[in-house]
Amino acid sequence: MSQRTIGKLAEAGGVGVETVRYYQRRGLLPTPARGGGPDAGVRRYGEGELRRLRFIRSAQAAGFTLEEIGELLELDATDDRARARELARARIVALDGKIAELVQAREGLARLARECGSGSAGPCPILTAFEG
Amino acid sequence: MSQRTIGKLAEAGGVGVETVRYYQRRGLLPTPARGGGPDAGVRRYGEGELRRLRFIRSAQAAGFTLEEIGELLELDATDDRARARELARARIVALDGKIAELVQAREGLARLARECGSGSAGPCPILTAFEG
DNA sequence: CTTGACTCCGTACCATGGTACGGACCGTAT
DNA sequence: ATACGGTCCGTACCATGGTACGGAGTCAAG
Repeated sequence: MSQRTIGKLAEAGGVGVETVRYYQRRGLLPTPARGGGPDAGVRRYGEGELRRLRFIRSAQAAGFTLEEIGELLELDATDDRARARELARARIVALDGKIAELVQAREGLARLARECGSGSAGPCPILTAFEG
Repeated sequence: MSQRTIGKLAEAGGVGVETVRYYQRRGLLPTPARGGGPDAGVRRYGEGELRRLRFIRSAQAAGFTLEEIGELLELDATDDRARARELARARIVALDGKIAELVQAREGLARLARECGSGSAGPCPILTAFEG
């Protein structure tokens, strides 16, 4: 039995209700049928939807776009391993580049904070912070 | 003497001409006066502008928004060290969080690529890739 | 059986960071 | 001197990922 309302689903997934609806419009989350009989009118969501929602957030954090996430969800349904590996590997490469970039940026900023310290002499190297 | 045209400046900075103009509209880059006399009509750009443009790109890579970059450029002009350090430190903290997140995402993807390998038995753990 | 919170749905709007278009003008090589 | 590419400028449009609004229906508690 599906038990959550959309509000509870959103809360459990750490997003807003409008975001859940947006994902439904994008086809990333299903829109379950409205309850029939005594429970008419309101849609209910279970564990499957929540796992899916959490996956979307994590995949986004990994740098996948919503469109790519849609493809990943498709692949999960069709069990297309080759394509899944391909996407994962490409993302790992991109991620490695991004991580290196951020680490380098971090160093530039650390240098800036250091050389721009209260007791420092020279000019505050803002413009040149990222040149080393 | 300023020698580059906008096209050369953009090329040297690794961006498109339209992007340079956009930065000018945002107030991140100056719009030099058009050349007078024999060189009338076209604006020329020198090393200062190129350094500024490169700074914008690097700061962007560090996760600063264009608005924050505008503030940094202001700080550079007014030599407001306290504020500059504050921004740099805040960004370092954000960067550390982001780097950790990406590293974790990378691990999830590596696991996915591994367990979804051609010779693997179980199901391709796409949906659960990020749950470890 | 009313009140207040929540759901449903369509449509509109938003922020960020650009990208494209089009017509006039400039400048260098042929 | 004329053609071809680059510049100038305003304005419009775009992609991504949401966020807001408004009116109607629903539901659980008091």
